[in-house]
Amino acid sequence: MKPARHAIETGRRAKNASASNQPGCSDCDLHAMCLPLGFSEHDLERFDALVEARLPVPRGGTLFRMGERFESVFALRTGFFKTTRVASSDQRTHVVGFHMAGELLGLEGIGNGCYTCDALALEDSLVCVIPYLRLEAMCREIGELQRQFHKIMSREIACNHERILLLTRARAQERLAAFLLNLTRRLQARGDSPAALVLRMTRHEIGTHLGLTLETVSRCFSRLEDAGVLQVRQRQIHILDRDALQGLVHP
Amino acid sequence: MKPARHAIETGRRAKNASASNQPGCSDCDLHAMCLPLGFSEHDLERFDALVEARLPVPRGGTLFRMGERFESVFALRTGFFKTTRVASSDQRTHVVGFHMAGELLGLEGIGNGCYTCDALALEDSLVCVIPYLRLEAMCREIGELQRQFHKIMSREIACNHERILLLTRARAQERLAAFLLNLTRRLQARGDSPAALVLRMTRHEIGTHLGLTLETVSRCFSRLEDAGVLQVRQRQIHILDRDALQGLVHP
DNA sequence: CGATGCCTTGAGACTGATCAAATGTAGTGG
DNA sequence: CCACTACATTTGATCAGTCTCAAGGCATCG
Repeated sequence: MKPARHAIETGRRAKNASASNQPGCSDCDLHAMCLPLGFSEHDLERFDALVEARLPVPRGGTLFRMGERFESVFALRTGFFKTTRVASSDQRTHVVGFHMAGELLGLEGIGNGCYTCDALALEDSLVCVIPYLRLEAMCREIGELQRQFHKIMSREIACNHERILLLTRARAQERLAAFLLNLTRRLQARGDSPAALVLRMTRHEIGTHLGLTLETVSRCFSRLEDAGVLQVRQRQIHILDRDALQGLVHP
Repeated sequence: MKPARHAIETGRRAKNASASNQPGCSDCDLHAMCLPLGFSEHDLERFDALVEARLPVPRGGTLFRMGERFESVFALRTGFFKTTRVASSDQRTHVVGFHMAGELLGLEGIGNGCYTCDALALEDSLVCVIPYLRLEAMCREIGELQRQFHKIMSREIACNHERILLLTRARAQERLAAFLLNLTRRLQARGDSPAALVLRMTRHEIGTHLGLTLETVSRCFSRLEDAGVLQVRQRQIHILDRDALQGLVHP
């Protein structure tokens, strides 16, 4: 088991990143969804001290890799990530999840002491490094933090159940519709338009995420465009008829 | 949101079940996988007091239902459960997971304050009811408990990732092979034979769990029997060639 | 012994995978 | 700025795996 190297190999310097010119949690507008939700000013300051570094990860850079020793969880401050795993059977890389600002990465590493997937930046990102041992200790001191941490882990489980349900029951078009709705819903919670989005990932990445081939994904996009539900121009997607899209998921 | 009623509606009496004649955690041989893993004698006693009831749930009984208010997590002491959800699209019930002794149920309820699936006993079971608020408080006092709780949540996430991977990449036969290997591995950890098992669930339940129809499940069983990998007699399964089964998952 | 639910097996339909080719886009270096 | 390359996307034709529908066999339980 190799030690975690964060994004160092990508040419970034983790330590420098924690320099004092970095803005802390108080300046971050992600309170509403991140770990320090509903904190008092005082607790926020304590939590702020817990964050080891604000680590920039360039597009294509790696945050952690499967098998590395687990030491920290990561809060995504800005940017966009994918987590991937190589399937033991076909040796192909599958996308486990896509992650955006305010979300926590690396939680699945706590159980076995090592990360079980790779985390790759799909655009230039800024990540808050939260050493797990310190987080654990602070959870014992700040009840709000403990509660919020448990909620986040629990929601992760519930979301995975949703995805499993989608994969076991839904046809290609329904999967893609649900994927787009999920994505826009999360983006909307961050202030983006619910009707327009720019995909950060390729058709192939969407495909492995949904259990489809890239050709099928492309065809579904085309079909939804023909039906007047979407406007598709490469990765620029406009949702013209959100109700229709929703209807594909709940017929 | 209705209040949780545990298995009361099935004709059981939750409160009686907590009578003093019930054996505590000290007598339970599931330490090795349950919450109080590696506890000192003293901590074990404290944790024991936290368990509100040892609740019997008869076969077919309900432990909790989707939408009920979340109040407790449940440790399965003996027996076998399935958790299910009704897919919003096709209105059909899908099996989210199967659960056996030593496993925790209800974790996905923490995030939103209500359970997000139904939990049904597939055989007569005994369940330890652990009120979440008290668990939270005790996690702040017993570091070992906190760590173990986080590990269990984290493993749940990692296991779900495994399943998602299986559903996105694998063909029917591979899914069934992986399912059987997973089941026997978990049973083996509890002292059962790795070569023989009695399925607690129907072909249809396996099917919805794996994203297949019951006919496909049945055909896969037959094919694996013809290939000399399994011996199948209704729900009695003998694994004749474990390597071959493993080979289907890692070709 | 009949009834019920569970399981097996077969035939045909359909979805999505695979293979193949053309087009589009971005990045590179002359 | 353009030619060139690598990669991403679209679209078509064919094929395989799984679903659906249907029928019959097999256990269990009253």
